[in-house]
Amino acid sequence: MPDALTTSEANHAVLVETEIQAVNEDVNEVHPLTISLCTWYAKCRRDLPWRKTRDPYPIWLSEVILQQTRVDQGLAYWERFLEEFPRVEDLARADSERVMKLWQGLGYYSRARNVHKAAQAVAAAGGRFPSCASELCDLPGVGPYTAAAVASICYNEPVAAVDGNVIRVVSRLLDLELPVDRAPGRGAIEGLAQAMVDRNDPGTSNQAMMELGAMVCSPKAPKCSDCPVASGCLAAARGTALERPVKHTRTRVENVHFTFALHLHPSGDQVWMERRPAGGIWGELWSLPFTETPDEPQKNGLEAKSWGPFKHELSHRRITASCHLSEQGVEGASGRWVDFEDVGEYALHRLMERMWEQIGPEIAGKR
DNA sequence: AACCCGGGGAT
DNA sequence: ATCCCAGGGTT
Repeated sequence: MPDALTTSEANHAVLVETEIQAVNEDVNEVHPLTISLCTWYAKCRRDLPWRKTRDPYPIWLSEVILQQTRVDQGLAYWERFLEEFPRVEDLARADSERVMKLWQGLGYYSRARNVHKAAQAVAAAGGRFPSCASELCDLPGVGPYTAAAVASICYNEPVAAVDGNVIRVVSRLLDLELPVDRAPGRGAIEGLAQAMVDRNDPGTSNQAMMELGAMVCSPKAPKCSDCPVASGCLAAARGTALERPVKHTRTRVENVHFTFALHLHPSGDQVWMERRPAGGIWGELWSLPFTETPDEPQKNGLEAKSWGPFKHELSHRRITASCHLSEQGVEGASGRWVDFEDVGEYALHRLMERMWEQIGPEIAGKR
């Protein structure tokens, strides 16, 4: 560290000082960085449909859909859900299979099950959502982030909504060297995030932080020259933005092989499908039955037909799949015979969709 | 605290 | 090829 602070570092010290005073003395004081941030947000924010309402139902639905999911991918799902279920009561009494089908392709399918359960809880309470963040947290699938987002946007509750974007923004503002996925680092992030909440309009300042992370303070190519809070950013001053946030956990990818079995009904126009158990991979989605094998299974040469390999990448697994026509009997209460032309009506995982795209026409054409 | 859960786009 | 996303639940 140089003896003299750079201008940006001096600025930063002043801003942190201001933040402490704001908390201790005047709850109506707005953090200077927040003022710059919200001015930028008012001008540059994306025109997203869930920003046109403060009704907790569509807001909550958007927040859950957008967990670990990009706007471009989630937007169409949000629209389809609201078109089919305009009110939370409509979602509550929907058929579970239909909810899963609407969620198909979005991933993290426990979100769909929890969305359904939470809607039923809200409907049972007269259609009113819990009215503060701590009570929102009691809903299935609603954690600290989603509760804070809904409470700040819908109820003006001054609580920071700290998601991946905010973690990145704040870790750069502070040039935080502590890992953000450990308690001390996380605490430092929460501290500044909470201090930057505009108590007069917490929903706006929260969304401005997230918008900044999404549009300017991006992971790989941050646009510091366009950033409204660059003057208060230590990482920008030191040129360490690309090194933030520091993370302790490393995602390790495991190679696995899934062997799928294609059982054909003697009638010649049905296939055996199974519903995946909740909790595991692709929980409650429909699939051809499969087993996980450590390596590529050796072909025995006796099989009538096989397909693949299909490659499927998940965040933590690299799946190589093959599908084999099976002559063995089927077992298990979780399955049923499905007409070839009805397979597409079921909620399928992505790999199943892609396999069926190849297998379906081939076996249907052989009849 | 560690681990699990999908999918896809940006780089 | 790598990273990581508008996280939450379970153990």
